[in-house]
Amino acid sequence: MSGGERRRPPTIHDVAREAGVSRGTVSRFLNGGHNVSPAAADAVRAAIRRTGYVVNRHARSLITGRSDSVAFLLTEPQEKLFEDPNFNVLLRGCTQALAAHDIPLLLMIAGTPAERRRVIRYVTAGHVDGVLLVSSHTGDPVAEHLLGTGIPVVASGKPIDRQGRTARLAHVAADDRAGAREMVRHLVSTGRRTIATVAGPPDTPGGVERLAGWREVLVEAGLPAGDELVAHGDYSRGSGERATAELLDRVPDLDAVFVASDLMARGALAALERAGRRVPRDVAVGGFDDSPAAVSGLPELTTIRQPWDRISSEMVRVLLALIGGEEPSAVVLPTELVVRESA
Amino acid sequence: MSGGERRRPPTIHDVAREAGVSRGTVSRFLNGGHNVSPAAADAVRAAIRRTGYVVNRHARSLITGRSDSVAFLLTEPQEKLFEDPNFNVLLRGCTQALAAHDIPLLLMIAGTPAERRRVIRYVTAGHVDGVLLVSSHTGDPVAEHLLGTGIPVVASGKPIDRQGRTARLAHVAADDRAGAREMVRHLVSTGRRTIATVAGPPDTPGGVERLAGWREVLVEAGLPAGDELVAHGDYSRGSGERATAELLDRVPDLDAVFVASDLMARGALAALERAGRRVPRDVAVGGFDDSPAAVSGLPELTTIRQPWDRISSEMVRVLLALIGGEEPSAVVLPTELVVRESA
DNA sequence: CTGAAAGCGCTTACAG
DNA sequence: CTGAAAGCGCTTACAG
Repeated sequence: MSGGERRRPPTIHDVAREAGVSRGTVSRFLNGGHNVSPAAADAVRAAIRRTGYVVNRHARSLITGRSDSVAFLLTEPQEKLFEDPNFNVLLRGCTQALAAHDIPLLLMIAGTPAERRRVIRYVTAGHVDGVLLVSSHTGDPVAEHLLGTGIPVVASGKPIDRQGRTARLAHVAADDRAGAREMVRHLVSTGRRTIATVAGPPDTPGGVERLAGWREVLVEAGLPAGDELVAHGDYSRGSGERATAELLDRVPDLDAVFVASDLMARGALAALERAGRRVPRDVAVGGFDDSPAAVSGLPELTTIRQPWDRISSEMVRVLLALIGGEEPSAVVLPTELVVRESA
Repeated sequence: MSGGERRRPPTIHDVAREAGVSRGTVSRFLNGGHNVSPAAADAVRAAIRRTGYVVNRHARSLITGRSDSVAFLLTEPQEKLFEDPNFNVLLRGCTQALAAHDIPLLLMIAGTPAERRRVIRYVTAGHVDGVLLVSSHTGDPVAEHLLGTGIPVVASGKPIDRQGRTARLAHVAADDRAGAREMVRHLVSTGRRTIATVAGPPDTPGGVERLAGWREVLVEAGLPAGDELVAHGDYSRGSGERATAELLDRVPDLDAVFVASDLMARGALAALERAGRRVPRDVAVGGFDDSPAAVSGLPELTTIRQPWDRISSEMVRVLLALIGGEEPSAVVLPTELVVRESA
């Protein structure tokens, strides 16, 4: 039982001989079965089973010009990947959605300039058929370069328009503004009156849209929505803690905080605890994402669920459509309020 | 500035014509430059720059039989990927170590039987040159199958020998036992006398070795090391909380807990807080991993650092050596005690 | 050190 | 519906 010798794998030629047909017929069978008689198809099927034939993707790609693979490209600084659980959920979802089409996912990281160059060279050389682009910040140099090459790209999150260049980028995103509105409405409906917010970075769609949703609802409700109620974080836990401490300083009588991500909300809880405020009794905290961080400690977070499963499957669907020649499209997915303990 | 038309990319033929040499010479230049005169090399270099030539990997692979790509294969149930930050660190490290060799990493998940079949078919078809295998549990059906095919495989973590089949699996691991010993010695040296442990699953190397290290040091120190001081978790946060509550029930006067992972240690801290024990004053808590979970809350964890950067780079090094025809090897890397607040 | 040639395994018009 | 043939872009003995 050595198993160590790897003999030459069967080729289409072996299958053709075994099935008593030509190689062209085998190939046609493999590529949809058009113009193959039922009898020939049966013979080929049996021959494939007997020989254990598996297509040589390199030979196929050489002639079709397609690679039948897709890149999952991360352009955030690397630490993000580890602090933000959303990346993981997206990565798993995309891997599995692609696997269903038998398309492997190539993970690429372009955090440094050297990595960026390498990735651009690789992608523009046609080594992948398309790119799933994950970066929340605008003005991404890789994104802009890729757009110029004509290679199919789908971004996660709505790209911020910068001189009109990223406007035609296909993307899939949750409805940030509607989600923020729903959370703030929830806070208002439970009697909160001084509702501050820890917003995300102003160069990210989440940073802009969730803040806008917060403001809209407060204005509609006739509640204060001034800038003293706004502090910014960078989606990290620590930044949520700092921003919340700042808010407590400025507005000691706040009775709720809408935090633009669950991870930052974890930091907000720490700041509130340190300040002796009980959650939710003294201060209600609403998060965003419904990431693992939402339930990684106590109290469990009331939050807005982003439909990550659907986001990843839609990204894959849109990318495959682009590769198939369709026009770029934008998909906006609804969010959902999840009420737990913190608000 | 349309950029959308993707013209036929330059081939080796274009480069040869441009450089005034034959295609064979260009190819030799590309593959190490042996038997290429300095003058010819210069001409080819210039021609490559002018034409923007990038090798067509499919054509190359078709003839070399290598794919110049590697799979990162996750055989844990998928949730693990998201709860355990170590996977992420490993994934990033491997991606970047491979990128330095211009080898793309294919992410594959084999959690369900259907996914397992797909992955095995893909890998054994020769679509990757080797596999980085990440699974902490023994008796992994994919691992056993892969071993039989002769494809190069490197595992992360020491595989538990099961009927001698996985013994010859190349692997890279931290020194679990030595790390556990160091942590328990630290607890003893700071005056702790009733030191319980939350161990990992007994079918994982970490579950076995860290428990053994705990016991060895206590026996050497003449301290209690009975089974009532041992509870098991599954590396998840919740399991650490449950196991610690169980320990507090059985041994109310314990003054330290060595927890076999940081994530479980976070759960342990929650259980201790709920029981009204202060950390580290009443009970010291030592973790393992030095993962992001170690500093994701308060108190920050005293823990054992696994050298993830080196683990990933060694995994890649060993895999490339295997692909190059060398024999399987095992690498054991030292750990390091990191003292923070919890012990 | 160099070129001409064979061939890797597949797909796709083309002619029947 | 089917087969024979060309050709995708590259590497590698081979002969010089």
